[in-house]
Amino acid sequence: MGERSLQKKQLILEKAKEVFVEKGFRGVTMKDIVDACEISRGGLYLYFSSTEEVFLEVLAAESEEADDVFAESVGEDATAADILALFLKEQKKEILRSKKTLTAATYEYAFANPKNTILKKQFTAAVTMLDKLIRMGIKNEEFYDVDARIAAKNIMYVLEGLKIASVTMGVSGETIDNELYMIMQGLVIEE
Amino acid sequence: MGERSLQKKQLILEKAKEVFVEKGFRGVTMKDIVDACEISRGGLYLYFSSTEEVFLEVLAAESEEADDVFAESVGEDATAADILALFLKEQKKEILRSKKTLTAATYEYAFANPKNTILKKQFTAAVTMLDKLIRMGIKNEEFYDVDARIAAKNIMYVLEGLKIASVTMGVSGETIDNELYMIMQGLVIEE
Amino acid sequence: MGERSLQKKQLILEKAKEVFVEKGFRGVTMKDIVDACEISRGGLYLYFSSTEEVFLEVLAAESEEADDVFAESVGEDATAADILALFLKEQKKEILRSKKTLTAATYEYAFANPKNTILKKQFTAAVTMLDKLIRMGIKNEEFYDVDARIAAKNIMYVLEGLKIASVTMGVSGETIDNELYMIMQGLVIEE
Amino acid sequence: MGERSLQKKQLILEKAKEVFVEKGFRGVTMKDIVDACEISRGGLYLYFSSTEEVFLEVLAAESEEADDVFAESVGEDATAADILALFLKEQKKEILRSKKTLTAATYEYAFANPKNTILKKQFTAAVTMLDKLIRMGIKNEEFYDVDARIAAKNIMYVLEGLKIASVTMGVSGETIDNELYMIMQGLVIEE
DNA sequence: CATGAATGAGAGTTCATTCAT
DNA sequence: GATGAATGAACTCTCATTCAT
Repeated sequence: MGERSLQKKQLILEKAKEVFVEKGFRGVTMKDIVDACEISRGGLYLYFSSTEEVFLEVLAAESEEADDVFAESVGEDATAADILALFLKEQKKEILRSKKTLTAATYEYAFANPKNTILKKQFTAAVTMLDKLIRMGIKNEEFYDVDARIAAKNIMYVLEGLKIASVTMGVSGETIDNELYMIMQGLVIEE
Repeated sequence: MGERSLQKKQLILEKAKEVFVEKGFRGVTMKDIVDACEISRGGLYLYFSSTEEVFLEVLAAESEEADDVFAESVGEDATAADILALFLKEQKKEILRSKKTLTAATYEYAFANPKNTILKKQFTAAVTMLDKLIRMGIKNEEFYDVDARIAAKNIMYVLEGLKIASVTMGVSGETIDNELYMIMQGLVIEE
Repeated sequence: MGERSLQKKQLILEKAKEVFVEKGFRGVTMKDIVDACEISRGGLYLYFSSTEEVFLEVLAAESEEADDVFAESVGEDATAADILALFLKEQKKEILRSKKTLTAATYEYAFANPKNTILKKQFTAAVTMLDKLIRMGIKNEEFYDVDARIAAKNIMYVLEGLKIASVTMGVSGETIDNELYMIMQGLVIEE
Repeated sequence: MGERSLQKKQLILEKAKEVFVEKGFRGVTMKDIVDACEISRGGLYLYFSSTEEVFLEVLAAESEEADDVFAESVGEDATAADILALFLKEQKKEILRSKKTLTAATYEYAFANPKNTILKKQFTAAVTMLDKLIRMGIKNEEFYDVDARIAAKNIMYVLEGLKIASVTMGVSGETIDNELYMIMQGLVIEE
C-alpha cells in the first residue's frame, strides 16, 4: 500500500469515526461510511471488508492517541497522588465527553462480539497501571495500606459505572467529582 | 383482546425475551421474533408493531417480576445492614447471570434511544431506596455518618460498573464479593 | 336473507360509499370498509366478497336515488326548455359536489374494468332522454331545428368534460354557467 | 449519472410507460416496472424511488414529444381556421388512440393526487392557446365575434368529455367528427 | 349468523457485495 | 487502484381470505 493509499485509509478512518460516534456500532452500514467519506462503494472495499474491520482500526488508532496524551502529561517528579489525580481528571474529561466519543459504539461492539477482548485488555491494562501506582503510593506512605489490586479494580469499576451511566442517562460533573473524591479519600493519607 | 389473545401475547413476550437475551436489541428483527414464536409473519403485527414495542413490553414484564422478588425476601424485623446485604446479594446474582438477562439489550436500547429514560428511572429509584436505607442505618447507629445520597450513588455506580463489565468482559463471583465487601465496610460500623 | 341482514347490508353500503368517496375505487381495501362499518372482517364477507362487489351495489343504490330525485322535480305542465333547464341545473349541482360524490371512484372503476358498461349505460340513457326532450322542443317550436341526437350528445360531452374537469382540477360555478348558457343558447329560440 | 445510466433511465421510462398504459396509475407496482424492464429489484431504486416519480417523468417525457409534433405541423401562412382544424384533427387522433395512451393513468393520478396541477396546467395552456387563436380569427374576420375565452373553454370541455368518454366507454370517429363539426360551425364564418 | 385471530402472499425498501470499465 | 451500476437477499409491513369458536 503506497503513500497515497495510506492517506486515503486515514481519511476513511477519520470520517468513519464520526459515523460510529453518531450511530453506534450496529447502526452503521458500509453505505453510511461510503457516504461520509465521499468515496465510491467499491473503493471502501479496497481497504476494509466490513464495518467491523473499519471499527477495529478506528479503535486501534484511538488508543494510540490516548496513550500519547496521558504520557505527555505526567511530569518527572510527580507523586503517586499527583499521578492518580491526573489520571482521574483525564477520566472525568473523557466521561463528560462520552456522547462525542466511541464509548457507546465500543460497548455495542462488545455486546455483539462477546469473544472480543478489547475492553478486557483496556480494563486490565488500566488496573495493572493503577495497581503499580497504588503500590508505589503505599511504599511512599502517601496512601493507606490497602490491597492495591482490589483498590485498583474498585476505581475502574466506579469509572466504568460512571461511563455507562454517562452514555445511557447522563451524569453531571459534580456527580463525577463526588465519586472521584471518594476514591482519593479512600487512598490518600491526609496530613 | 380476549383471554386467548392475552395468552398468546404472553407467549410472544416470553419467546421474544429469549431472542433479545441472545441477540441484544438492535440485532433482533421482527422475523427473528416470528421464527422464535412459530407464528405467522402477519400474526406478530396483531400484537406489536415494532421490535421496540415488543422490547419495551418485555422490559415492563421483567421489572414487575423483579419488584415482587425483592419485596418477598425482606423480613419484618430486618436491620438496615441486613437489607443492604440482601440487596447486594440480589445484585450479585443478577450480575453473574447477566449473559442470560436483558442487560446488554437494555443498554443497547438506551444507546439507540437516548431520549428514553428507562435506565435513568431504574437508577434513580434504586438510589432513592438506598438513600432511605442508609439514612435509617445512620439513625440506628448501624452505619457511619456519611452523606447518604453520595454513598447511595456510589453503590449504584459500582454496581453499574460491575454489570457492564460482566456483560462485556465477564467478572468472577470473587471480584463482585470484593467490591461488595468494600461497600459494606465503608458503611457498616464494626462492633 | 332476513330483515336484520338487509339492514346490515344497507349500513355497509352507506359507510362504504363514504369510503369510496374519500379514497376512490382502487384505493379502497376490504379492511377500509370493515373499519368504516365497525363490523368484523369475516362479517363483511358474508355479504360481499370483494371491493368490486361492494362498489357495484353502492352504485346501484345511488342510481335508484338519483332517478327519484329528478322525477320528483318535473312539474306536469313543464315546457321542454323548462325541463332542460332543470336537468342542467341538477347537473350543475352534481358537478359542483363532485369531490363529495362517487364521480372519481366511478371513473376509476371504469378504467380498471374496461368491459364494464355502467358509464356507457348511464350516458346512453341520458342521451336518449335528451334526444326525446329536444325532439319535443323542436316539435313545439321552442327549439331550433337541430339534429336532436347530435345536440343531445353534445350536451352530454360538455357535461362529461365539466365533470372530469371538476374532479381533476376544479371548476367554478360561473364556468359551468357559461357552458350551460351556450347549450341553452344553441337550442332555445329567443322570443 | 453517466451516459450509460441515462440510457438505462430512458429504457426504464419507455418500458414503464407501457406498463402505465396497460394498468393505469394505481395498478402499477414497483415490481411491475422491474419485471417489464428486466432489471433487478434494487436496480430500479437507483433511478426512481416510487411509482409516482416514474410516472411523473414518463409524463414529462411525453409532453415534450407532444409539443414537438404540433409545432412541426403548423405551416407559415396558415389561417386561424386552418390551425384550429389542425389542432382538432390532432386531438381526434389522440382521442381515438386513448386506450393506448396515458390518458386513463393520468386521470387516475389526478384523482389520487388532488394537489397536483399537471392536468390543470395542460388545460390552461390549451385554453390560452385557443383563446389567442380565436381572437386572431375574429380580428381576421374568419370567426364570429364570440367571447374568445368562453369559446376556448367550451372547446376544451368538449374535448375533455370526448377523452374521458373514449377511455371509459369508447367513442367512434364519427361521433368525434360530429362534435368537432359543431365547434367549427359555431366559430367559422361560412362564405 | 358473526367474530376476529391467524395465515401467507406480495409489495416496498435497503444494503452488502461484486464486477465491468 | 478506483468507480458506481447492478444484483439479490433480507426485512418491514399490509391485506385478502379463511376458519375455529
